[in-house]
Amino acid sequence: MVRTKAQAQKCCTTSEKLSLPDVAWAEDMAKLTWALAHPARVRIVRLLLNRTSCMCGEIVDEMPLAQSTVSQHLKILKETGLVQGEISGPRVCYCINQDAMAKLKKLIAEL
Amino acid sequence: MVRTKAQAQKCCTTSEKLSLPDVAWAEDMAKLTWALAHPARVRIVRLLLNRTSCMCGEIVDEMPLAQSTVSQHLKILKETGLVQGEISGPRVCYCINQDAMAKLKKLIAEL
DNA sequence: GTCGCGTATCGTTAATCGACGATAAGCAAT
DNA sequence: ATTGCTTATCGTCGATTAACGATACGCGAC
Repeated sequence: MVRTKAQAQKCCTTSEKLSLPDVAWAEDMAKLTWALAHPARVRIVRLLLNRTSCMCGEIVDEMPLAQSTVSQHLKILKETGLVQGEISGPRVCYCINQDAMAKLKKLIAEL
Repeated sequence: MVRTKAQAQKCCTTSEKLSLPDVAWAEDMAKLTWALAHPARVRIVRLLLNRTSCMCGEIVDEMPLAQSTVSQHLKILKETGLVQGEISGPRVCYCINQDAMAKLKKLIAEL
């Protein structure tokens, strides 16, 4: 069923252009917000922000989740760029990618 | 396998308290960000923000999705509180819940 | 009342997520 | 090279998501 698009008759008289924001922009935003769309990931990010620099697998100790699960969440956070991991000896130090954080905050703030 | 928690030996000498943020807070944040964790929902919110007040099913026309799918996304946005819908005659006018928006922005900004 | 329009819900399907245990991989120290 | 510790990956499973068409619901107009 194809709607005619003329029948609009807006309920509110504002008629600004319905300029659809870039699809790419929406996907960008969605990817970043999705990174935070799980309590465990929020807690991880919060944890990393609390420490000035990086940290290792203490995250696992602080979370009621299996090590493999935490690792998966960290992977997601890395993929979205919010978090970086540096190998230091046998351990891995994670830290927030401030640039990505800034980008996220900017995107949200400018909503 | 229980990790001993004493073996820490932090890679970075910062040792601020690992005060775990409220679980409730994390869930709050996750719920709000999750609402935006899909390109379609981001676009809908953007659309609603562009118009000063509310709007109806023109959303469907602007999206490459079936009416029922859009309706589902709107339902999600309503459930998270980001969007409100008022019935006006046979149509429904949606508008951004500015309070929820403000809360989201605040949460992100204070990250 | 009935019709038409706009929206919501239902039922289904395929895909993805989140969790876990088990196992592999990487590195330091012995 | 082997051991021990830390982290990543694999494979699996149940739950959830996202999408759709079909259908039901609500309301105004006739």
